Amino acid sequence: MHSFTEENYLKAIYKLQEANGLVVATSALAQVLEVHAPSVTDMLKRMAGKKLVTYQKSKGVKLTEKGRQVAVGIIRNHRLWEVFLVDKLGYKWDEVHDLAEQLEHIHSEDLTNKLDMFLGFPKADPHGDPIPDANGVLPKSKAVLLSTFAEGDQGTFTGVTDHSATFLNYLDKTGFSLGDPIKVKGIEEYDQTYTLQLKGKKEVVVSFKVANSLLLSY
Amino acid sequence: MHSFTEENYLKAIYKLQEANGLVVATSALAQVLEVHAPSVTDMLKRMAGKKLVTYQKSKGVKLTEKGRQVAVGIIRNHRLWEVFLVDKLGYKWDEVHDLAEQLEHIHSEDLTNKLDMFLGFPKADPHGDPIPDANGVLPKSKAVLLSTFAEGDQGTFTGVTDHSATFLNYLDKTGFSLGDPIKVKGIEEYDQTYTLQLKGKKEVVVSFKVANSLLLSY
DNA sequence: AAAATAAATTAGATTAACCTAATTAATCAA
DNA sequence: TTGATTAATTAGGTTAATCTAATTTATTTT
Ligand SMILES: [Mn+2]
Ligand SMILES: [Mn+2]
Ligand SMILES: [Mn+2]
Ligand SMILES: [Mn+2]
Repeated sequence: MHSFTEENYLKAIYKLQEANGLVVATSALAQVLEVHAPSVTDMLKRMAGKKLVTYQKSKGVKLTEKGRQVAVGIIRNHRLWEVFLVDKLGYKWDEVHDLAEQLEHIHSEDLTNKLDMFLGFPKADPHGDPIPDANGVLPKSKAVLLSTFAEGDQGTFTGVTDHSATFLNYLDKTGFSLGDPIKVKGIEEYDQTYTLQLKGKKEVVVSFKVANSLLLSY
Repeated sequence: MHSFTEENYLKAIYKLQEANGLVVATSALAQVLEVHAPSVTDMLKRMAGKKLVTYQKSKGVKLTEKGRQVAVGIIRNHRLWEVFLVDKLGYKWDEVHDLAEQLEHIHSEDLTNKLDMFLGFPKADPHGDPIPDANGVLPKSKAVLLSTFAEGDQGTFTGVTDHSATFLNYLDKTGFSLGDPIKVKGIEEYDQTYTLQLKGKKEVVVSFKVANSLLLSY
């Protein structure tokens, strides 16, 4: 079908398209894929030939509908495998990403759907990211950054924007757990430090950087 | 670490070494890997450079100890994933091989061992093939072909030598099931047709070809 | 042992995915 | 609006893994 490399390009384009604008720059792809720019140009030409992307010289790329389908399929695989690793094999949420990067490329729609069923049709992965359904529909999250909250506001911790193992470990250690309630007790004017009340009345103080990486839902 | 291609060569060499003699011929590899002979020669040279095999021009290949370790590791992965697919996801034994061919290349010893635990440390895969342990030790089966049995002999059905989906389907349809007892009621002199008593007294007649693909243990 | 056949290797190409160095195109600042 | 800076492409290579055609080596058969 498609090579792992192509699939990784598609996933990267998809994520950059979501995060930033509609077209994705060669340099942005080179950075996230950890290759040099000419390799990207080269690959984009091949992928345009396969109608996975529309590529305009020096203008950037966009996914075609076909390309988007493949990208979302891989994200679905990735997130379902992460659930499997955490729920069934006992991995921690900071350990599963690299394994899922491999597992996401196993080609079988049927396997994906059977895995989905086995896991009880989860709505989100261990990091709170939504899992696309079998038709490639990805529910749009309405979670918002904790850094947009004011004193007294509260919500439920439902996701992160920083997926690094170090950040996830910090959260574990500090007492954050997905699904728990969080209330803003105070925000320091000087440096935007947040004082939070976690589940069980536990109070913690976190930096703006942390508040800016936590997603809360009402 | 190693490419999928290298891993498939190692697995193929291992299996041919087990089945036939000590050294494996270029042509045999070309056949099972479905590539042409010069590709094999080429690859063997590269693999010899990596000390995965010992290769003597025009003489054949053998695995090094390092190569054997890798090969057995992949077979371990393959068989554990097959158990997962059948026991956990509800696949039938004739459906899992191709998926396992992909999954076996996921590289993580830790994942393999966690999967092993999750599955309850199975001794054999859905086709009765033994699963190597974490140290690469593969228990030598003492099962024997049904075709070596005489009238009146009996045993337990514990494996197959033909892993094709068509054969496995035939077994399902005819009433064979791994672990069941089988007794030889008669053998026709003329064409070596076997009359067997299966579990629940059910009698079936099978060809020599079938009797020669079933493994029984006492 | 020579001839015939089969198996394996060498020679020379191809393709995907990458690279560096050089060049061109686009964007920003004076 | 020119000039500088940054981004992107072209040109020319490399490596792994494959191929076909030609040649060499090994095994049989006479
Ligand atoms: Mn992930
Ligand atoms: Mn995730
Ligand atoms: Mn198999
Ligand atoms: Mn099997």
